[in-house]
Amino acid sequence: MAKISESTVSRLSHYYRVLEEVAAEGGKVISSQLLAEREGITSAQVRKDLSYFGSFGRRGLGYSVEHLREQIRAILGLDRRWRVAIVGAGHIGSALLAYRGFSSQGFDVVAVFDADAQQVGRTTGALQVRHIAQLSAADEIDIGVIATPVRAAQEVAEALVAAGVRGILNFAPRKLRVPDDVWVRTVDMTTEFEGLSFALTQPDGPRRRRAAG
Amino acid sequence: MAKISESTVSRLSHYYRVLEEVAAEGGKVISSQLLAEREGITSAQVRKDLSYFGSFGRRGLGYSVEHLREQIRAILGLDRRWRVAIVGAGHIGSALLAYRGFSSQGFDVVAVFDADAQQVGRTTGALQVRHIAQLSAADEIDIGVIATPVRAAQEVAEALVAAGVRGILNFAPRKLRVPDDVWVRTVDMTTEFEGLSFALTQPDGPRRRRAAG
DNA sequence: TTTTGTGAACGTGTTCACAGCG
DNA sequence: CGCTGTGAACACGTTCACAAAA
Repeated sequence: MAKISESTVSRLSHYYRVLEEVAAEGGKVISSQLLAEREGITSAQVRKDLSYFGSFGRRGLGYSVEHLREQIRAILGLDRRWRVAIVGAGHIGSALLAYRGFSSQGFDVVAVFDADAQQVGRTTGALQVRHIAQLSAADEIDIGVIATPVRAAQEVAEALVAAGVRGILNFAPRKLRVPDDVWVRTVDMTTEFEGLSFALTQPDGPRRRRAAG
Repeated sequence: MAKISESTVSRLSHYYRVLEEVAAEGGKVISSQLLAEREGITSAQVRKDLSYFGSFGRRGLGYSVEHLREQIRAILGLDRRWRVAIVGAGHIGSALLAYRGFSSQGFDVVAVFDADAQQVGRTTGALQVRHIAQLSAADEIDIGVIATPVRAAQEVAEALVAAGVRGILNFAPRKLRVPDDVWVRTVDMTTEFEGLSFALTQPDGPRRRRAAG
């Protein structure tokens, strides 16, 4: 298959969510135009994104909501369950653990680790915090979440990789060095705040349609 | 000034962090090459990013760590303080509130709001949770953080805009409709997880350097 | 000689515009 | 006729490669 861009994958995820909503509202078919409007993009973008994976629509009619949803579900790999481990039992880790939305989408948090001995043994939700040194391939983790202080992030990434984890969601504001066969996505809130700071600092104000009269 | 891409701004934020680290390590000068290596990008990218804003280096020598740091600080608008309000006193809101890293970078959380009457009045950190209806222009909020359930997100965005907020950091997995002079950055963890799911689902595995022998 | 700053070349993602089908 | 699917055109971000400067 041709290389798929990260932005296409992100948009598929958005389409999937829109389709869930439309399905819940009872919609049976949807056009690329309508799907695009919900996301604030162009209909050509929607059709192009989908075209990388097949022809899911009917000309003159649009897409079956249910069928397209199933297709995207399969494309995104959501037709299976993923074993997730959270490393770092602090605030972000706890927030993720408490959020039940993930499990409904196929992401099961099956373990929580921490490097701090004081955290180990504590019970959070249905899980007991284990020491990071106990993480092993036997845990069969698919995706590791790094929710530790930044100074521990690289070390934790290496422990995850050693345990066979091939996907990492990183909340630490630091570039992680991992082997080429491991995927990392970073959620960097500091950078997001600074991006807003930059935008708000620009003299003219952001995206202002026309100069003030 | 020419339009600056979002990726350039993100990288500036990363450079800034690297410069802080290098400064803490006692480094006085740094080349674009070294800066690039820390971020896993090319030195040309570093120089190009900086060139949009001026000439901060010395040919043959590199950049003064201290000087470049100050410049980027000014570019990103971090030479002032930003008043931040968090809406949603749940897990993510609390996590952000507890994270002290933001205030050190100029982001002061000055108010916490919630729509749930049961939350109102509770004390979190040094702040008392107020009802979202109490949010007004008098709060002088620069940046609003939406950490509510997805169904409340659009309504909260409108309340923030009505109160004069021009920057929003959105943790709800939903496209927000806001006026053109309001900036929104969305942190969408569901999409990040699904991006990993997609990558791990690809038959050949991600970014594998060479086929297995 | 080293390293910056930058126009030009390149590559990738988005949009256009229309042929293809229902 | 309506809407999809897609090659071609376009826009934009990245990389190259080198002149300029210390």
